[in-house]
Amino acid sequence: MQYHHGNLREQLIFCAYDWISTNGIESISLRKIAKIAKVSQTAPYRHFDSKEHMLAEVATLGFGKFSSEMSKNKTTDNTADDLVKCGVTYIEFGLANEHIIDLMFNYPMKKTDFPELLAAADKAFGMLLKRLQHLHQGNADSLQLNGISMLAYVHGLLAIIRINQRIDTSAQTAFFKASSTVKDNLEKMLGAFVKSLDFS
Amino acid sequence: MQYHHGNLREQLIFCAYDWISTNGIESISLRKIAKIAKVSQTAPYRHFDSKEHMLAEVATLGFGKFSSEMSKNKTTDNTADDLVKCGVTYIEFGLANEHIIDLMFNYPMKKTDFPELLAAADKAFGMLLKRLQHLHQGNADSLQLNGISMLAYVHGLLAIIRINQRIDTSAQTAFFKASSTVKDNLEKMLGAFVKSLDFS
DNA sequence: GTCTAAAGTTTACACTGTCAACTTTAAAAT
DNA sequence: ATTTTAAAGTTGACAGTGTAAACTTTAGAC
Repeated sequence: MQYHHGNLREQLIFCAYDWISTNGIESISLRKIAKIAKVSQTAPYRHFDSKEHMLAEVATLGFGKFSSEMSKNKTTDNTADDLVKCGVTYIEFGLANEHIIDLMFNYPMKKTDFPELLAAADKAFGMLLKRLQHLHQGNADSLQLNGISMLAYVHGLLAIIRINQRIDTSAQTAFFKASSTVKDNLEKMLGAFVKSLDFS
Repeated sequence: MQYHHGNLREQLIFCAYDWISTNGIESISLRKIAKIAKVSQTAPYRHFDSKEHMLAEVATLGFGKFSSEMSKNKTTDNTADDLVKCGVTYIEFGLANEHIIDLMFNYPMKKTDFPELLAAADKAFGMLLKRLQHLHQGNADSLQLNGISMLAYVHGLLAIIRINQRIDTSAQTAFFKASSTVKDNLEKMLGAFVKSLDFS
């Protein structure tokens, strides 16, 4: 009943983040989030131009958490291993935050319309690139290409693991049976992949 | 005005496919599709349990077209090359049918609830696996693993290319500038990847 | 020629994003 | 201290959505 909430904007973002984390993007609605924040259904429009603008902020928050998770991987003297660890972190974050990852990567937002989101995504990508750079002595083009390649592989592995999880319990391959196995296999696969990169 | 349309079910699927192809999944609604098919808004419910059930049929159709595109790649005596071509086909199909691919891979459908869809997806995956098998002499586990690996890489490349397309026109890397370059680069990257697979 | 079930229809409901118009209130201007 | 104003809330409305219920048409089985 009180006007002037104080920091409604942030609270809405957090509420939306929580909702999406536990319920997925499908079922979210501005009205529900507003109700959870104990505010009228159109109050969010004082802070966001549209639902999409609010979701962009949530996605930005997601990239923030992702980056901070990524930055826990200290760089060691084994640069190839560092890179593998980053890849594993990427996939583990994705598996632990499925709905947020959906929002971050699969929700059809024109990122150029949301500069903050774009910057947050770039920062996360940059952390992978930095690790690559340590391995790298060649020209800039091959670095870019290897960055794309690595990112694609990691991103794809996450997607395939998730698709497989959704599909099956009986005919599941050895790869997906135990979560410990998943991590072991991932490290092996990523390790081989990094070794195969050409830095000339 | 005529009752008993004849084959409304199929026509609805085709209408929905067309709509999604050109307008994306976001903007689709059962009512619009019904209107295009010149039928009342609830007529689709005589043929589908829900919107999701109809979309599952559309996705199944998508996997069908995908498989038929894939099967145009004849097997030659260069098995590694065959595999690369399949990968390129995958990515090219994805780039030419972005919205349908979204539906096929990113739309949150529990595929186990739609056996036909699951079968169609399995068939498409099987075509990659078959090519892999030609390269392969080791045990079944390593085949599975390499299949997942290859699929992940290809799927990831498609995703990253699309994300990059959405983001930028100015700071685009050399990789994404000309479409001819994209294909050249893809073949190189996939070739190197296939070579790096371990079939022991 | 009647019956029935499949395949249409209309009507209705709850929910959605978002607009317009109104109200409250903290702080700036006088 | 009082007035003004703009930010941040409110209510009410509208068109569009998925879908349930009840009704109607009609092709084919008996």
